[in-house]
Amino acid sequence: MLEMAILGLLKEQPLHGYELKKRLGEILGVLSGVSFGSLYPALARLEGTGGVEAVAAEEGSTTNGSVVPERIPMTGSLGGERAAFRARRGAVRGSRGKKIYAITPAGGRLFDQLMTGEGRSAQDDRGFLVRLAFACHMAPEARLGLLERRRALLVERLVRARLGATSGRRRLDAYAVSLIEHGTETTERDISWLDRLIDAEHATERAAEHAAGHAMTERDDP
Amino acid sequence: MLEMAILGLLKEQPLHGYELKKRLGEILGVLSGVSFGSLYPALARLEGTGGVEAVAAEEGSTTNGSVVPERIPMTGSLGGERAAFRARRGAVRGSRGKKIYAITPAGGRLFDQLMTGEGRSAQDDRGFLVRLAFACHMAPEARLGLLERRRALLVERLVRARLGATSGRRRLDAYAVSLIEHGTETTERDISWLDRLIDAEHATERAAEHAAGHAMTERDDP
DNA sequence: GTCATCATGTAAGCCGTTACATGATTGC
DNA sequence: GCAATCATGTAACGGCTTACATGATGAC
Repeated sequence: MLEMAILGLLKEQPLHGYELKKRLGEILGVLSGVSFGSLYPALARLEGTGGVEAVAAEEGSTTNGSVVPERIPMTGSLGGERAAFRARRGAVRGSRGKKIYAITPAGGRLFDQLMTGEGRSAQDDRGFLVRLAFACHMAPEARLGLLERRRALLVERLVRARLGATSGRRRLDAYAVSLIEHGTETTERDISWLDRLIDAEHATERAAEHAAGHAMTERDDP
Repeated sequence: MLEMAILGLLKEQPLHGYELKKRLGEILGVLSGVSFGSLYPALARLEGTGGVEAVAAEEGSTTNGSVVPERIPMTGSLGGERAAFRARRGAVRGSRGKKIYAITPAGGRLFDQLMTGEGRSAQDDRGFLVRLAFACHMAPEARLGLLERRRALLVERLVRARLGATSGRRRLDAYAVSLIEHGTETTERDISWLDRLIDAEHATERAAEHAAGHAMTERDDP
Protein backbone atom coordinates (compact mmCIF):
# COMPACT_ATOMS: atom_id res chain seq x y z
CA MET A 1 0.00 0.00 0.00
CA LEU A 2 2.44 2.58 1.24
CA GLU A 3 5.24 0.84 -0.63
CA MET A 4 3.16 0.95 -3.78
CA ALA A 5 2.66 4.68 -3.40
CA ILE A 6 6.35 5.24 -2.71
CA LEU A 7 7.39 3.27 -5.77
CA GLY A 8 4.79 5.10 -7.85
CA LEU A 9 6.13 8.50 -6.82
CA LEU A 10 9.74 7.45 -7.29
CA LYS A 11 8.87 6.25 -10.79
CA GLU A 12 8.41 9.87 -11.70
CA GLN A 13 11.58 11.12 -10.06
CA PRO A 14 13.99 10.34 -7.21
CA LEU A 15 12.99 11.93 -3.93
CA HIS A 16 13.90 11.90 -0.26
CA GLY A 17 11.59 10.78 2.51
CA TYR A 18 10.47 14.17 3.72
CA GLU A 19 9.50 15.32 0.24
CA LEU A 20 7.86 11.96 -0.39
CA LYS A 21 5.58 12.51 2.56
CA LYS A 22 4.60 15.94 1.29
CA ARG A 23 3.69 14.60 -2.13
CA LEU A 24 1.82 11.72 -0.61
CA GLY A 25 -0.31 14.28 1.18
CA GLU A 26 -0.74 16.45 -1.90
CA ILE A 27 -1.62 13.95 -4.58
CA LEU A 28 -3.42 11.41 -2.49
CA GLY A 29 -5.85 13.17 -0.21
CA VAL A 30 -6.57 9.53 0.59
CA LEU A 31 -3.45 8.74 2.52
CA SER A 32 -2.58 12.27 3.54
CA GLY A 33 -2.14 11.02 7.07
CA VAL A 34 0.93 8.87 6.48
CA SER A 35 3.41 9.53 9.22
CA PHE A 36 7.19 9.41 9.25
CA GLY A 37 6.90 6.51 11.59
CA SER A 38 5.55 4.39 8.79
CA LEU A 39 7.23 6.11 5.84
CA TYR A 40 10.86 5.67 6.87
CA PRO A 41 10.54 2.03 7.88
CA ALA A 42 8.80 1.41 4.55
CA LEU A 43 11.69 3.06 2.71
CA ALA A 44 14.20 1.05 4.73
CA ARG A 45 12.29 -2.13 3.92
CA LEU A 46 12.27 -1.30 0.23
CA GLU A 47 15.97 -0.50 0.32
CA GLY A 48 16.62 -3.82 2.02
CA THR A 49 14.66 -5.65 -0.65
CA GLY A 50 16.47 -3.78 -3.38
CA GLY A 51 13.34 -2.07 -4.65
CA VAL A 52 14.85 1.35 -4.17
CA GLU A 53 18.39 2.64 -3.74
CA ALA A 54 19.92 5.79 -2.32
CA VAL A 55 21.35 7.96 -5.05
CA ALA A 56 23.62 10.99 -5.05
CA ALA A 57 21.69 14.23 -4.82
CA GLU A 58 21.74 16.79 -7.59
CA GLU A 59 20.42 19.87 -5.84
CA GLY A 60 18.10 21.98 -7.93
CA SER A 61 18.27 25.78 -7.92
CA THR A 62 15.65 26.04 -5.21
CA THR A 63 16.68 24.68 -1.84
CA ASN A 64 13.45 25.72 -0.17
CA GLY A 65 10.06 24.10 -0.42
CA SER A 66 9.24 25.09 -3.99
CA VAL A 67 9.27 22.61 -6.80
CA VAL A 68 12.45 21.62 -8.58
CA PRO A 69 11.47 22.12 -12.20
CA GLU A 70 13.84 19.86 -14.08
CA ARG A 71 13.80 16.11 -13.58
CA ILE A 72 16.66 14.92 -11.47
CA PRO A 73 18.60 12.44 -13.63
CA MET A 74 18.83 8.85 -12.49
CA THR A 75 21.81 7.39 -10.68
CA GLY A 76 25.20 7.91 -12.24
CA SER A 77 24.82 11.65 -12.63
CA LEU A 78 27.89 12.23 -10.48
CA GLY A 79 31.22 10.67 -11.23
CA GLY A 80 31.86 7.18 -9.90
CA GLU A 81 34.63 8.48 -7.65
CA ARG A 82 32.44 10.82 -5.69
CA ALA A 83 29.69 8.23 -5.43
CA ALA A 84 32.22 5.71 -4.11
CA PHE A 85 33.43 8.25 -1.54
CA ARG A 86 29.93 8.88 -0.32
CA ALA A 87 29.35 5.12 -0.17
CA ARG A 88 32.49 4.70 1.95
CA ARG A 89 31.13 7.42 4.21
CA GLY A 90 28.36 4.97 5.13
CA ALA A 91 25.46 6.17 3.05
CA VAL A 92 24.67 8.51 0.20
CA ARG A 93 23.48 11.74 1.76
CA GLY A 94 22.50 15.07 0.27
CA SER A 95 22.73 18.65 1.49
CA ARG A 96 20.82 18.44 4.76
CA GLY A 97 21.59 14.85 5.48
CA LYS A 98 18.97 14.04 2.89
CA LYS A 99 18.85 10.51 1.61
CA ILE A 100 17.48 10.53 -1.90
CA TYR A 101 15.93 7.34 -3.17
CA ALA A 102 15.43 6.14 -6.71
CA ILE A 103 13.47 3.15 -7.92
CA THR A 104 15.44 0.18 -9.27
CA PRO A 105 14.42 -2.25 -12.04
CA ALA A 106 13.52 -4.76 -9.31
CA GLY A 107 11.45 -2.03 -7.69
CA GLY A 108 9.66 -1.51 -10.99
CA ARG A 109 8.76 -5.18 -11.11
CA LEU A 110 7.59 -5.06 -7.48
CA PHE A 111 5.47 -2.03 -8.32
CA ASP A 112 3.79 -3.84 -11.23
CA GLN A 113 3.20 -6.82 -8.99
CA LEU A 114 1.65 -4.73 -6.23
CA MET A 115 -0.51 -2.74 -8.65
CA THR A 116 -1.80 -5.81 -10.47
CA GLY A 117 -2.05 -8.15 -7.47
CA GLU A 118 -5.56 -8.97 -6.30
CA GLY A 119 -4.30 -9.43 -2.75
CA ARG A 120 -6.45 -8.13 0.08
CA SER A 121 -5.97 -4.38 -0.40
CA ALA A 122 -7.20 -4.53 -4.01
CA GLN A 123 -10.81 -4.42 -2.86
CA ASP A 124 -10.03 -1.88 -0.19
CA ASP A 125 -11.23 1.65 -0.92
CA ARG A 126 -7.87 3.24 -0.32
CA GLY A 127 -6.18 0.46 -2.23
CA PHE A 128 -8.16 1.33 -5.31
CA LEU A 129 -7.60 5.05 -4.97
CA VAL A 130 -3.86 4.66 -4.67
CA ARG A 131 -3.76 2.29 -7.63
CA LEU A 132 -5.74 4.72 -9.73
CA ALA A 133 -3.42 7.54 -8.77
CA PHE A 134 -0.60 5.63 -10.44
CA ALA A 135 -2.69 4.03 -13.15
CA CYS A 136 -0.68 5.84 -15.82
CA HIS A 137 2.14 3.38 -15.10
CA MET A 138 -0.06 0.34 -15.67
CA ALA A 139 -0.56 -1.73 -18.80
CA PRO A 140 -3.87 -0.76 -20.49
CA GLU A 141 -5.48 -4.16 -19.91
CA ALA A 142 -4.48 -4.23 -16.25
CA ARG A 143 -5.86 -0.72 -15.86
CA LEU A 144 -9.16 -1.65 -17.45
CA GLY A 145 -9.31 -4.70 -15.20
CA LEU A 146 -8.74 -2.52 -12.16
CA LEU A 147 -11.57 -0.18 -13.13
CA GLU A 148 -13.99 -2.97 -13.94
CA ARG A 149 -13.28 -4.94 -10.81
CA ARG A 150 -13.88 -1.80 -8.81
CA ARG A 151 -17.11 -1.13 -10.64
CA ALA A 152 -18.33 -4.67 -10.00
CA LEU A 153 -17.52 -4.31 -6.32
CA LEU A 154 -19.45 -1.05 -6.00
CA VAL A 155 -22.43 -2.46 -7.88
CA GLU A 156 -22.48 -5.44 -5.56
CA ARG A 157 -22.37 -3.11 -2.57
CA LEU A 158 -25.29 -1.16 -3.99
CA VAL A 159 -27.33 -4.30 -4.59
CA ARG A 160 -26.61 -5.44 -1.08
CA ALA A 161 -27.72 -2.08 0.30
CA ARG A 162 -30.95 -2.18 -1.69
CA LEU A 163 -31.65 -5.70 -0.52
CA GLY A 164 -31.15 -4.59 3.04
CA ALA A 165 -33.52 -1.67 2.48
CA THR A 166 -36.36 -3.82 1.14
CA SER A 167 -36.07 -6.90 3.36
CA GLY A 168 -36.58 -6.94 7.10
CA ARG A 169 -35.19 -3.53 7.86
CA ARG A 170 -35.82 -2.61 11.44
CA ARG A 171 -37.09 0.92 11.65
CA LEU A 172 -33.96 3.06 11.81
CA ASP A 173 -33.66 6.54 13.23
CA ALA A 174 -33.29 9.58 10.98
CA TYR A 175 -29.48 9.67 11.32
CA ALA A 176 -28.98 6.08 10.24
CA VAL A 177 -31.38 6.57 7.34
CA SER A 178 -29.61 9.72 6.19
CA LEU A 179 -26.27 7.97 6.50
CA ILE A 180 -27.39 5.04 4.39
CA GLU A 181 -29.07 7.23 1.78
CA HIS A 182 -26.07 9.47 1.43
CA GLY A 183 -23.82 6.43 1.19
CA THR A 184 -25.96 4.96 -1.54
CA GLU A 185 -25.96 8.17 -3.54
CA THR A 186 -22.21 8.45 -3.18
CA THR A 187 -21.79 4.89 -4.43
CA GLU A 188 -24.01 5.64 -7.42
CA ARG A 189 -21.93 8.67 -8.28
CA ASP A 190 -18.75 6.64 -7.91
CA ILE A 191 -20.11 4.08 -10.34
CA SER A 192 -20.94 6.62 -13.01
CA TRP A 193 -17.52 8.18 -12.52
CA LEU A 194 -15.99 4.77 -13.12
CA ASP A 195 -18.20 4.38 -16.17
CA ARG A 196 -16.76 7.56 -17.62
CA LEU A 197 -13.23 6.36 -16.92
CA ILE A 198 -13.97 2.97 -18.48
CA ASP A 199 -15.48 4.59 -21.56
CA ALA A 200 -12.41 6.80 -21.92
CA GLU A 201 -10.28 3.70 -21.62
CA HIS A 202 -12.14 1.93 -24.39
CA ALA A 203 -11.93 4.99 -26.60
CA THR A 204 -8.17 5.14 -26.12
CA GLU A 205 -7.91 1.46 -26.88
CA ARG A 206 -9.91 1.80 -30.06
CA ALA A 207 -7.81 4.75 -31.14
CA ALA A 208 -4.64 2.76 -30.53
CA GLU A 209 -5.97 -0.20 -32.51
CA HIS A 210 -7.03 2.07 -35.30
CA ALA A 211 -3.61 3.69 -35.43
CA ALA A 212 -1.94 0.29 -35.35
CA GLY A 213 -4.19 -0.85 -38.17
CA HIS A 214 -3.10 2.18 -40.18
CA ALA A 215 0.54 1.53 -39.51
CA MET A 216 0.40 -2.16 -40.34
CA THR A 217 -1.85 -2.24 -43.38
CA GLU A 218 -1.25 1.30 -44.52
CA ARG A 219 -4.92 1.62 -45.31
CA ASP A 220 -6.32 5.03 -45.95
CA ASP A 221 -9.78 6.00 -44.72
CA PRO A 222 -10.12 9.58 -43.46
CA MET B 1 -14.29 2.26 17.20
CA LEU B 2 -15.54 -1.31 17.11
CA GLU B 3 -16.38 -1.13 20.79
CA MET B 4 -18.36 2.02 20.15
CA ALA B 5 -20.36 0.29 17.44
CA ILE B 6 -20.95 -2.76 19.62
CA LEU B 7 -22.19 -0.63 22.50
CA GLY B 8 -24.36 1.37 20.12
CA LEU B 9 -26.03 -1.75 18.79
CA LEU B 10 -26.46 -3.27 22.23
CA LYS B 11 -28.11 -0.05 23.37
CA GLU B 12 -31.00 -0.98 21.16
CA GLN B 13 -31.22 -4.60 22.26
CA PRO B 14 -29.11 -7.45 23.64
CA LEU B 15 -27.48 -9.55 20.93
CA HIS B 16 -24.93 -12.30 20.52
CA GLY B 17 -21.68 -11.94 18.63
CA TYR B 18 -22.73 -13.59 15.41
CA GLU B 19 -25.84 -11.46 15.07
CA LEU B 20 -23.84 -8.39 16.04
CA LYS B 21 -21.53 -8.97 13.11
CA LYS B 22 -24.45 -9.26 10.72
CA ARG B 23 -25.95 -5.98 11.89
CA LEU B 24 -22.60 -4.28 11.76
CA GLY B 25 -22.44 -5.23 8.11
CA GLU B 26 -26.04 -4.18 7.42
CA ILE B 27 -26.26 -0.81 9.08
CA LEU B 28 -22.72 0.34 8.63
CA GLY B 29 -21.63 -0.34 5.07
CA VAL B 30 -18.58 1.42 6.45
CA LEU B 31 -17.29 -1.34 8.66
CA SER B 32 -18.97 -4.21 6.91
CA GLY B 33 -15.63 -5.98 6.86
CA VAL B 34 -15.33 -6.56 10.60
CA SER B 35 -14.25 -10.11 11.23
CA PHE B 36 -14.91 -12.45 14.11
CA GLY B 37 -11.25 -12.26 14.90
CA SER B 38 -11.74 -8.68 16.00
CA LEU B 39 -15.34 -8.83 17.14
CA TYR B 40 -15.04 -11.55 19.77
CA PRO B 41 -11.93 -10.17 21.41
CA ALA B 42 -13.64 -6.77 21.50
CA LEU B 43 -16.66 -8.32 23.23
CA ALA B 44 -14.38 -10.16 25.66
CA ARG B 45 -12.57 -6.90 26.40
CA LEU B 46 -15.84 -5.11 27.01
CA GLU B 47 -17.04 -7.92 29.26
CA GLY B 48 -13.80 -7.74 31.20
CA THR B 49 -14.20 -3.99 31.65
CA GLY B 50 -17.79 -4.44 32.70
CA GLY B 51 -19.17 -2.51 29.76
CA VAL B 52 -21.30 -5.44 28.69
CA GLU B 53 -22.53 -8.57 30.41
CA ALA B 54 -23.80 -11.92 29.25
CA VAL B 55 -27.50 -12.27 29.88
CA ALA B 56 -29.88 -15.21 29.75
CA ALA B 57 -31.39 -15.69 26.33
CA GLU B 58 -35.09 -15.34 25.74
CA GLU B 59 -35.52 -17.10 22.43
CA GLY B 60 -37.99 -15.45 20.10
CA SER B 61 -40.38 -17.43 17.93
CA THR B 62 -37.94 -17.45 15.01
CA THR B 63 -34.80 -19.49 15.52
CA ASN B 64 -33.51 -18.86 12.00
CA GLY B 65 -31.96 -15.68 10.63
CA SER B 66 -35.03 -13.49 10.59
CA VAL B 67 -35.54 -10.69 13.03
CA VAL B 68 -36.87 -11.24 16.50
CA PRO B 69 -39.72 -8.72 16.64
CA GLU B 70 -40.12 -7.99 20.32
CA ARG B 71 -37.36 -6.39 22.34
CA ILE B 72 -35.56 -8.84 24.50
CA PRO B 73 -35.97 -7.62 28.08
CA MET B 74 -32.88 -6.66 30.02
CA THR B 75 -31.18 -8.90 32.56
CA GLY B 76 -33.35 -10.30 35.30
CA SER B 77 -35.97 -11.67 32.96
CA LEU B 78 -35.37 -15.17 34.24
CA GLY B 79 -35.57 -16.13 37.88
CA GLY B 80 -32.46 -15.70 39.96
CA GLU B 81 -32.23 -19.42 40.48
CA ARG B 82 -31.89 -20.31 36.84
CA ALA B 83 -29.43 -17.46 36.26
CA ALA B 84 -27.36 -18.71 39.16
CA PHE B 85 -27.41 -22.23 37.71
CA ARG B 86 -26.22 -21.01 34.38
CA ALA B 87 -23.53 -18.96 36.07
CA ARG B 88 -22.35 -22.06 37.93
CA ARG B 89 -22.22 -23.83 34.57
CA GLY B 90 -19.43 -21.37 33.66
CA ALA B 91 -21.22 -18.86 31.50
CA VAL B 92 -24.66 -17.81 30.38
CA ARG B 93 -25.31 -19.56 27.11
CA GLY B 94 -28.33 -19.71 24.85
CA SER B 95 -29.71 -22.34 22.52
CA ARG B 96 -26.75 -22.93 20.23
CA GLY B 97 -24.11 -22.08 22.74
CA LYS B 98 -24.97 -18.45 22.06
CA LYS B 99 -23.66 -15.89 24.45
CA ILE B 100 -26.00 -12.95 24.49
CA TYR B 101 -24.60 -9.64 25.62
CA ALA B 102 -26.38 -6.63 27.05
CA ILE B 103 -24.97 -3.20 27.76
CA THR B 104 -24.48 -2.20 31.40
CA PRO B 105 -24.75 1.28 32.93
CA ALA B 106 -20.96 1.44 32.93
CA GLY B 107 -21.06 0.48 29.25
CA GLY B 108 -23.47 3.32 28.65
CA ARG B 109 -21.04 5.76 30.22
CA LEU B 110 -18.18 4.29 28.16
CA PHE B 111 -20.30 4.68 25.05
CA ASP B 112 -20.95 8.37 25.78
CA GLN B 113 -17.27 8.87 26.44
CA LEU B 114 -16.22 7.19 23.20
CA MET B 115 -18.85 9.04 21.16
CA THR B 116 -17.97 12.45 22.59
CA GLY B 117 -14.22 11.94 22.89
CA GLU B 118 -12.06 13.88 20.43
CA GLY B 119 -9.41 11.16 20.54
CA ARG B 120 -7.69 10.21 17.30
CA SER B 121 -10.54 8.41 15.54
CA ALA B 122 -12.87 11.40 15.82
CA GLN B 123 -11.35 12.98 12.72
CA ASP B 124 -11.15 9.66 10.97
CA ASP B 125 -13.68 9.16 8.18
CA ARG B 126 -14.95 5.88 9.53
CA GLY B 127 -14.93 7.28 13.03
CA PHE B 128 -17.36 9.98 12.00
CA LEU B 129 -19.60 7.61 10.09
CA VAL B 130 -19.91 5.22 13.00
CA ARG B 131 -20.61 8.07 15.40
CA LEU B 132 -23.30 9.42 13.13
CA ALA B 133 -24.87 5.99 12.87
CA PHE B 134 -25.47 6.12 16.60
CA ALA B 135 -26.02 9.85 16.86
CA CYS B 136 -29.57 9.28 18.08
CA HIS B 137 -28.07 8.24 21.42
CA MET B 138 -26.09 11.47 21.79
CA ALA B 139 -26.99 14.65 23.61
CA PRO B 140 -28.16 17.30 21.10
CA GLU B 141 -25.20 19.63 21.77
CA ALA B 142 -22.69 16.83 21.40
CA ARG B 143 -24.36 15.79 18.17
CA LEU B 144 -24.24 19.29 16.79
CA GLY B 145 -20.60 19.53 17.80
CA LEU B 146 -19.86 16.30 15.98
CA LEU B 147 -21.48 17.55 12.79
CA GLU B 148 -19.80 20.93 12.92
CA ARG B 149 -16.36 19.56 13.65
CA ARG B 150 -16.77 17.21 10.72
CA ARG B 151 -17.88 20.06 8.50
CA ALA B 152 -14.90 22.17 9.49
CA LEU B 153 -12.57 19.29 8.75
CA LEU B 154 -14.01 18.75 5.27
CA VAL B 155 -13.90 22.47 4.50
CA GLU B 156 -10.26 22.55 5.51
CA ARG B 157 -9.56 19.58 3.26
CA LEU B 158 -11.26 21.34 0.41
CA VAL B 159 -9.27 24.52 0.95
CA ARG B 160 -6.09 22.51 1.07
CA ALA B 161 -7.01 20.78 -2.18
CA ARG B 162 -7.75 24.11 -3.90
CA LEU B 163 -4.46 25.56 -2.67
CA GLY B 164 -2.63 22.57 -4.07
CA ALA B 165 -4.43 23.01 -7.39
CA THR B 166 -3.47 26.68 -7.80
CA SER B 167 0.09 26.64 -6.46
CA GLY B 168 2.96 24.76 -8.02
CA ARG B 169 1.06 21.77 -9.20
CA ARG B 170 3.27 19.58 -11.34
CA ARG B 171 1.40 18.57 -14.44
CA LEU B 172 -0.46 15.43 -13.43
CA ASP B 173 -1.68 12.70 -15.72
CA ALA B 174 -5.36 12.32 -16.56
CA TYR B 175 -5.95 9.65 -13.91
CA ALA B 176 -4.56 11.70 -11.05
CA VAL B 177 -6.52 14.73 -12.24
CA SER B 178 -9.76 12.77 -12.44
CA LEU B 179 -9.11 11.29 -9.02
CA ILE B 180 -8.57 14.69 -7.46
CA GLU B 181 -11.55 16.27 -9.20
CA HIS B 182 -13.86 13.46 -8.19
CA GLY B 183 -12.55 13.63 -4.65
CA THR B 184 -13.20 17.36 -4.52
CA GLU B 185 -16.75 16.98 -5.81
CA THR B 186 -17.42 14.25 -3.30
CA THR B 187 -16.16 16.43 -0.49
CA GLU B 188 -18.40 19.28 -1.65
CA ARG B 189 -21.42 16.99 -1.66
CA ASP B 190 -20.49 15.73 1.79
CA ILE B 191 -20.37 19.27 3.07
CA SER B 192 -23.81 20.18 1.77
CA TRP B 193 -25.15 16.94 3.20
CA LEU B 194 -23.72 17.98 6.55
CA ASP B 195 -25.28 21.41 6.10
CA ARG B 196 -28.68 19.81 5.72
CA LEU B 197 -28.12 17.72 8.83
CA ILE B 198 -26.96 20.75 10.79
CA ASP B 199 -29.97 22.77 9.66
CA ALA B 200 -32.28 19.97 10.72
CA GLU B 201 -30.51 19.93 14.06
CA HIS B 202 -31.06 23.65 14.59
CA ALA B 203 -34.67 23.34 13.60
CA THR B 204 -35.20 20.59 16.16
CA GLU B 205 -33.44 22.64 18.78
CA ARG B 206 -35.60 25.69 18.09
CA ALA B 207 -38.71 23.57 18.21
CA ALA B 208 -37.65 22.14 21.56
CA GLU B 209 -36.91 25.60 22.96
CA HIS B 210 -40.19 26.87 21.68
CA ALA B 211 -42.05 23.99 23.30
CA ALA B 212 -40.12 24.50 26.54
CA GLY B 213 -40.95 28.19 26.43
CA HIS B 214 -44.61 27.37 26.09
CA ALA B 215 -44.48 24.93 28.95
CA MET B 216 -42.58 27.18 31.31
CA THR B 217 -44.09 30.61 30.75
CA GLU B 218 -47.41 29.53 29.32
CA ARG B 219 -47.11 32.35 26.84
CA ASP B 220 -49.28 32.30 23.79
CA ASP B 221 -47.88 33.41 20.45
CA PRO B 222 -49.09 31.40 17.46
C1' DG C 1 -25.07 -39.94 9.84
C1' DT C 2 -23.41 -36.35 7.63
C1' DC C 3 -23.35 -31.77 5.73
C1' DA C 4 -24.23 -26.88 5.95
C1' DT C 5 -24.79 -23.32 8.98
C1' DC C 6 -24.55 -21.12 13.29
C1' DA C 7 -21.57 -19.85 16.90
C1' DT C 8 -17.35 -18.86 19.56
C1' DG C 9 -12.93 -18.43 20.10
C1' DT C 10 -7.23 -18.27 19.47
C1' DA C 11 -2.73 -17.08 17.16
C1' DA C 12 0.15 -14.86 14.08
C1' DG C 13 1.00 -11.10 11.72
C1' DC C 14 0.40 -6.71 8.93
C1' DC C 15 0.04 -2.07 8.58
C1' DG C 16 -0.17 1.81 10.51
C1' DT C 17 -0.08 5.30 14.42
C1' DT C 18 1.88 8.32 18.28
C1' DA C 19 5.63 9.78 20.84
C1' DC C 20 10.21 10.25 21.37
C1' DA C 21 15.22 11.18 20.07
C1' DT C 22 18.59 13.19 17.14
C1' DG C 23 21.02 16.14 14.15
C1' DA C 24 21.80 19.55 10.00
C1' DT C 25 20.76 24.16 7.97
C1' DT C 26 18.97 28.61 7.60
C1' DG C 27 17.22 33.10 9.15
C1' DC C 28 17.33 36.64 12.42
C1' DG D 1 23.71 31.84 19.35
C1' DC D 2 18.96 30.59 19.10
C1' DA D 3 14.72 29.19 17.15
C1' DA D 4 12.32 27.26 13.33
C1' DT D 5 12.33 24.13 9.93
C1' DC D 6 14.08 20.31 7.46
C1' DA D 7 15.31 15.63 7.81
C1' DT D 8 15.82 10.87 9.54
C1' DG D 9 15.09 7.53 12.40
C1' DT D 10 13.42 4.19 16.75
C1' DA D 11 10.08 2.10 20.16
C1' DA D 12 5.84 0.92 21.80
C1' DC D 13 1.63 -0.02 20.80
C1' DG D 14 -3.22 -0.42 18.61
C1' DG D 15 -6.56 -2.34 15.85
C1' DC D 16 -7.89 -5.26 12.52
C1' DT D 17 -7.16 -9.23 9.25
C1' DT D 18 -6.41 -14.07 7.95
C1' DA D 19 -6.20 -18.60 9.07
C1' DC D 20 -7.01 -22.00 12.12
C1' DA D 21 -9.54 -24.90 15.79
C1' DT D 22 -13.73 -26.27 17.96
C1' DG D 23 -18.30 -27.52 18.82
C1' DA D 24 -23.62 -27.26 18.65
C1' DT D 25 -27.87 -27.69 15.85
C1' DG D 26 -31.03 -28.63 12.24
C1' DA D 27 -32.09 -30.38 7.56
C1' DC D 28 -32.13 -34.23 4.65
